[in-house]
Amino acid sequence: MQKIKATNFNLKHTIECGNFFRYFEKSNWYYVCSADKVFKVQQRGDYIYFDGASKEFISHFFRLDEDYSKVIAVLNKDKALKKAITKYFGLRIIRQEPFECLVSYICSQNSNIPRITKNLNHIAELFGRKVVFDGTVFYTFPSLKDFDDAKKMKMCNLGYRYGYICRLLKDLDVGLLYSLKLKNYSDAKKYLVGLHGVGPKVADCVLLFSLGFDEAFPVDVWIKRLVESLYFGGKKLTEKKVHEFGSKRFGRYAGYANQFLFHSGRLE
DNA sequence: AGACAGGGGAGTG
DNA sequence: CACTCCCCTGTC
Repeated sequence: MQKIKATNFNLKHTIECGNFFRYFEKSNWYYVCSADKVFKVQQRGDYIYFDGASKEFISHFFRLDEDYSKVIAVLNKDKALKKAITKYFGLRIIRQEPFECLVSYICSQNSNIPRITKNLNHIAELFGRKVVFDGTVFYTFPSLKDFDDAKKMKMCNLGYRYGYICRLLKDLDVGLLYSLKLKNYSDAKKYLVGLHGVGPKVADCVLLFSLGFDEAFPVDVWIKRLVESLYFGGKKLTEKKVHEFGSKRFGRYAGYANQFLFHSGRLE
């Protein structure tokens, strides 16, 4: 087992904030599956203890390498956010693997967290690699080339998202997906929205959670309701207006603002 | 039992 | 833009 210093960090908020799906808790540990990795992690004070992954990976995954206080200093200027931040201080946006993240958020539409998790675990069991870790069986998330017979996915109860995922497996260029990191926000988003089954919300999620675009502001029904009630006195807005508002008001940290709002709203 | 909504998006008009 | 429908699951 190894440990790493993690100040201004809250593991529980970070893992459970609803944007990451493949984990579970067992005897004070979080067991985490992300792409081809399986590891466990727990927090004690200002340290994270972990096993199954390298120190570099853990630091990168949980974004321990970034200046969190700077983000908070900016967002604290907003009254509603300040309240959410006191409650969920230490929440960070995990750096997910882009392909798994894309599949996850295509599956997420018109669904809910328990079902999404079930879908993803099912896909992993069918196409991923079996790993025994700490005496427990896990399945890694498959990469694109591992989907030998996509029809097997019918078993995963994806509903109408099944068709989207099958199309994705045919159309997607993973190299191109990874290279979106190097493009600017609007070009990267344009590419993602061009994929069948990917709209503005899913695109923003992928950009924010896996491609390093902190300015992305995913607008789902929750964020829409929250923005309408907190900033517009309950007036109804279109998704587009909500997105414009978030981008303008929170700028390069819109993604973090989004997560604090979402997390505080979801648990109220 | 049966209706209904649940972290969207495609396809129309 | 606004509207309907898409599949499936859990909930009331």
